[in-house]
Amino acid sequence: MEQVSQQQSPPAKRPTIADIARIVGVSKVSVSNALNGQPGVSDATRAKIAAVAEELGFVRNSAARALSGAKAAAVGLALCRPARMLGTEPFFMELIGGIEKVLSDASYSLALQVVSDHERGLEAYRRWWGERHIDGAILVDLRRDDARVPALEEMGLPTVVIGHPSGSGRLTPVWSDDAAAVRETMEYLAALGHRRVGRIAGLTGLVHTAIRDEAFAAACADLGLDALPTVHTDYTGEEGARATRRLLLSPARPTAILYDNDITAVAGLSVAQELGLSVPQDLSLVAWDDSPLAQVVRPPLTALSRDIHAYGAHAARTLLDLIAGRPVTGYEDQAPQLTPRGSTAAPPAR
Amino acid sequence: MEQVSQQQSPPAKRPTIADIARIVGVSKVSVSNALNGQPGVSDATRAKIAAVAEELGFVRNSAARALSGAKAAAVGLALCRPARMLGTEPFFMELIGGIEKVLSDASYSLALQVVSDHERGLEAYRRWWGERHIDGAILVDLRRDDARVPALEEMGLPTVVIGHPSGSGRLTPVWSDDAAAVRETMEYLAALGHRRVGRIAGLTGLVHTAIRDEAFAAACADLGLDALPTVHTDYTGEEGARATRRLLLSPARPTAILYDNDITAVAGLSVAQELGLSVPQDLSLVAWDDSPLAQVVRPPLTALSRDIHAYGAHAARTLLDLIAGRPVTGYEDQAPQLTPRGSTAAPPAR
DNA sequence: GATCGGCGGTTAACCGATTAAGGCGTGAAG
DNA sequence: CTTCACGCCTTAATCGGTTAACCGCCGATC
Repeated sequence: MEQVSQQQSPPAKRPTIADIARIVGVSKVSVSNALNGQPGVSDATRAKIAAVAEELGFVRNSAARALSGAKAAAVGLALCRPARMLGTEPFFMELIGGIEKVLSDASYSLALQVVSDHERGLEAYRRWWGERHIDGAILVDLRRDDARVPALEEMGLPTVVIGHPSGSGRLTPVWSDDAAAVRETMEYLAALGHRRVGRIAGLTGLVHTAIRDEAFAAACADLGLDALPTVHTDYTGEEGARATRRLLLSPARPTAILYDNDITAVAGLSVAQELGLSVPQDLSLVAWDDSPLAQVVRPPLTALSRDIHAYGAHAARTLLDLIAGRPVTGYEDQAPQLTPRGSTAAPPAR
Repeated sequence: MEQVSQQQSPPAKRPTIADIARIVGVSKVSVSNALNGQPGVSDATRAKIAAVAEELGFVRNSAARALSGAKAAAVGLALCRPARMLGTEPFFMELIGGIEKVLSDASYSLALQVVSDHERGLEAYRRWWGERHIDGAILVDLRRDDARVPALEEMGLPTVVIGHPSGSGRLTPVWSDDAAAVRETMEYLAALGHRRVGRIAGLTGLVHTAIRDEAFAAACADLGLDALPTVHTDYTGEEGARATRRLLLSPARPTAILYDNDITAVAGLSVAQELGLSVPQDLSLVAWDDSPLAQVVRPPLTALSRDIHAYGAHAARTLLDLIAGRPVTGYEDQAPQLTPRGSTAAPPAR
């Protein structure tokens, strides 16, 4: 605690294109053109410039470049998470990983801000865009009638929305067909013989929650299953446990439960075991989003898997297209795939 | 898939200080000074300028500001994770949350890049710093003889290292006393009556792994416990399960195991149950880093808890001090606290 | 032989903010 | 009555790169 760190000071003037120009004996503009692959520079000169730039360890000053009307080479992502939900979901780390991969290949960087609510998230986008800090944005946690959508539209900020087109307005959506995944799962459970299936869902306000809710109800109707009332949670283990307990202690106890994320599913598994129910003999469980977590518990959880990394990558790629002015349609990613594991089986004969 | 999103184009020229100056009838400099709280502007003028700026929705162009030698108002973090480890650890999301909180309160933003190895992480820092995109950096996953440390020192980039001072060179360290936590845990296990304790650790190259390894060996010696060879993993559930299986099937089976993260501990718990051992009667488990995950499994895991959010916040605060040129000492955070839960008990009488 | 069209460059102006240096009243001190 | 010090503001120059406009030269074309 005593040692004072003394970071050496010499801010060591960085070389600029003017330095390179002087050394090579040409004008700044030629250097700029050469370094940017613009025409109007002979190959010989170009090579000389490249060599000197390399030797000097030249790095473009992005501020100056941005000031001259060029791109900022960055995109923004404001993540709205109340503190306690942070870190509970592997989903976002993976999504960010996928986004980052594409961006860094294009030498773009990601400006990330974790905020407490959508209001402040919008502020972040507004500030970044106003400051010309970003060229585009990615919007997550899309809600119904999301106020951020019209706001971003009005700002003219190129934006990709991770969420269903029904809620993305004129912004570009990247989404997956959650309804199909729900249907597939329900058909699977029905085929196993289940007649009473419960659902423990995520936050009500989110678009994808609503879509899954609807698909669930529709599938129950189509397959002639008893539709238990869906229970909504905040994705935390505590609420997942509470909701599961409620469902399992109700008179019409379900023989299978579909969860909206892995954390609540794992919590539900513990609750079932506490109550003396064995999984999958007495109760089947299905988790949304596969993860190491879903695989290490006993029994391993049947899950709706999707390649989240690729999902993020698609979103980033779409955004880069949008920024570059290339014609962009929304992108529908692959629907989550049902991966049966040890947590699902036929219901107990009664 | 057919709908082509047509983000409205009018890039709508943003107001600049020149616009404000023209409207108010003063010079650009006065506007700049007024908006930055610099002296030399009368209160009346200042108020008028503020009003016009507000009305126009003026946002400072950070590129221009950065170009003029001011701060970039951003710090960089390059996260080195092989793709498959991404999202497995809640640790980083929480850490980032804490960092972000402090930064955004200071109107700083975080440039984040997820890279595959340290080499590319260093490249990111170099590019950001060269481009004047960041004012400082945070270094994580500190390794022994980490090549990034001398490189960053030489670059003169203000950097806070999250890791033990022994490996941070002249950069500023922010760390917690892992050795003390290991000691506390071992004393606790010894007091319960355990004599043979195993340890399933993280990556060998990391500084904190080495420190914990040493503390573990020292504690075993001091307390007269059998020192089983430490098994190193990559923090994934698979390796945690494999290592646990190996340990439990060895002739000198331990009665307690200390894990280096929560994922491996949960995997270990499943393995124990598979092998017919009940926890904590036959085997005690301790996880490093508390998390919702550690609490939802049955039995809930005894864990070494620390406030990761605060840890990140301290690092960010230290970095801001460093950037501002305030005298900075390293910061030693609170040591992880042992939180006993249901996964630890006295060993079986033999 | 005069004209046209590129190529390979150049100079000038500009992006939007900041810092440095200076000017002009006014009131107080000498 | 001068002189000095300030308060309030202005002009000029600068950061590092990009874009626009223009220029001389050489070979091909008519």
